[in-house]
Amino acid sequence: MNVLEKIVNSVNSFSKSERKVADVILANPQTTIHSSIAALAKMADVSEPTVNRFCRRLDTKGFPDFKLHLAQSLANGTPYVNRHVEEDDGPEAYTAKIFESTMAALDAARQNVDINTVNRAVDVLTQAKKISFFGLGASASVAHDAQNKFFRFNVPVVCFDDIVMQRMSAINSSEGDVVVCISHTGRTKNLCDIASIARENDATVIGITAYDSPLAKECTLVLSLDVPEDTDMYMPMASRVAQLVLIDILATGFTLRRGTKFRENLKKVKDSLRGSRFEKKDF
Amino acid sequence: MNVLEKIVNSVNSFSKSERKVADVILANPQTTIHSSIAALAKMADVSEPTVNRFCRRLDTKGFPDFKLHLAQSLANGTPYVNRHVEEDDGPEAYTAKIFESTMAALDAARQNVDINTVNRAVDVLTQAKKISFFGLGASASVAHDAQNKFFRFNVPVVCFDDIVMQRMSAINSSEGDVVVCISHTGRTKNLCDIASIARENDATVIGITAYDSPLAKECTLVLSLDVPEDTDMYMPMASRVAQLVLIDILATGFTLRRGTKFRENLKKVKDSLRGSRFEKKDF
DNA sequence: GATAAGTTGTAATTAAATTACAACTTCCTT
DNA sequence: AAGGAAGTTGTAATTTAATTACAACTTATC
Repeated sequence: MNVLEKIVNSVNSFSKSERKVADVILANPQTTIHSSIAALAKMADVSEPTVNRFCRRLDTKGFPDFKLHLAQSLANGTPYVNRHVEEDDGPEAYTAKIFESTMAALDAARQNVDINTVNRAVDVLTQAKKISFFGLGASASVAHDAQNKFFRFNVPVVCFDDIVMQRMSAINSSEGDVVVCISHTGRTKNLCDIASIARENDATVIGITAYDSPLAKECTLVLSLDVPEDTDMYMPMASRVAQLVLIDILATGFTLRRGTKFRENLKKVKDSLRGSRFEKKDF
Repeated sequence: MNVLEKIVNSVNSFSKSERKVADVILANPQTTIHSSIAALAKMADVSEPTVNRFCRRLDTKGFPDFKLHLAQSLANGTPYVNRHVEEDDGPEAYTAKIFESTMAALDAARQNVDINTVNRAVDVLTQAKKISFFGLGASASVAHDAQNKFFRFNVPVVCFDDIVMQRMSAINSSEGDVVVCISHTGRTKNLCDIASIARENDATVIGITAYDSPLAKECTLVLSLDVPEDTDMYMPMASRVAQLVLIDILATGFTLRRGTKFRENLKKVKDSLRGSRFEKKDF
């Protein structure tokens, strides 16, 4: 609970002097956080230890700690809460909610992603003879994005969003090939089969999917994001955004691992795109 | 401006030791506000006065005042600062940075998106005879994603990531058709042409692109996100994530506008996907 | 290679907060 | 109503934290 609310709630349990302190703080909270204990004591017309005791009563370590808590209460920002879109939400409401829940999902993913596995995945990718990205439905666009990113690295990379092509590609894979299977739920039968086939053909299979899912069981390496499941139908697929960020992370790890010379090359690719663009005018 | 952002922004103007302080604070902001100047100095491996000078440089009265400001920043809900990936970053570092800068980009987008235009775009989309999504390169995956979303609504929707098909489709468009052109910079020549052709054929053109760009000038309606430009090459394309979220928002607005009966239909589509999945076991 | 500008740390100083304890109030018991 | 216990408050001492002044050192410049 917020310190300010706490003061209001426990106003009865305060002694006379403590109450004076509470009143002064509630009246000028902004001043309080910039005052010393002496100044506040004077304002409330009590002694310094009384102020100190007041702070302790509110479960803070002392006056400075109390000021910290107070400062946080005053900056009453509502962080990113996963609020669901309601039927009668207007444009402001649903726009805000979707941004916020996506950010909340990213925050959750950030806390849950296993750095060790990320590192091992980067290892595997840097040593790959060929990289394939497979996804179906919503995950197909993530796979496309991954292809686009890795293509710039001048590595053999393919991407299929079609079971038949995926299957053919999986059958033709061999040792040193890396197959990345993307699926939020990890329950898409076809993709599980493909992971299995790729493994049988000695490819390394990285799964960007839910931990403990059927797909996860078929993979060599599982990158799980643990984004809360998309419960209602308005809720957009925040999981997919988390997957994209994960791809960014893998790509970044890849570039870093490849060293300086490699990055110079990458710059050339970026520059080459310029020809297809209108020049930016600098005034 | 928020103290955390301020630290990141003025990182260049810091001296070597001050930078050490900045790094420690950014790495453990929550710990910092509960530490004494001595503890923080030790963590950063600098002297206490250095920490004090660091605080003053950020226009605070001293260390305790700095902690107060920091506490407020943390409470404000934006601990997500846009830090760039450095060459010698380890997996923890770049993973955290990429998540954070993506979240920072979303936060910026959320604040800049024009709700009015969103609302009008939803209007236009709900009344569309046919919806086309066009994107090239990195934006192609966003277009794919959009197609996937709108396809579920049982509306005529197409998506092309190839200039020839895009051009043909644009030429064949007519009044009542909506063309959504996606491009971060808005400077891709081919896409500008296509927007122009579509407009000449009486289609409504929605641009998800930079405000004031050549592409924006060809559009009926411009949805600008104003995500900070991807300055260095490690920096992943956070803009693309913002575009995806915007698509989610349009799709959500679309569903809400269509009413209850329509959403029942949507549920059927979701259910139909179940057949292709492994059942989830509930213990 | 000398000098000036800027940076950093040590030690001294000052300020702030906390503790210990004594005085006082309040309320209950006899 | 007097005495005493529990609780409250303030003074002064102590401890802790933060700041300042200055000296040593580093870095850039001519």
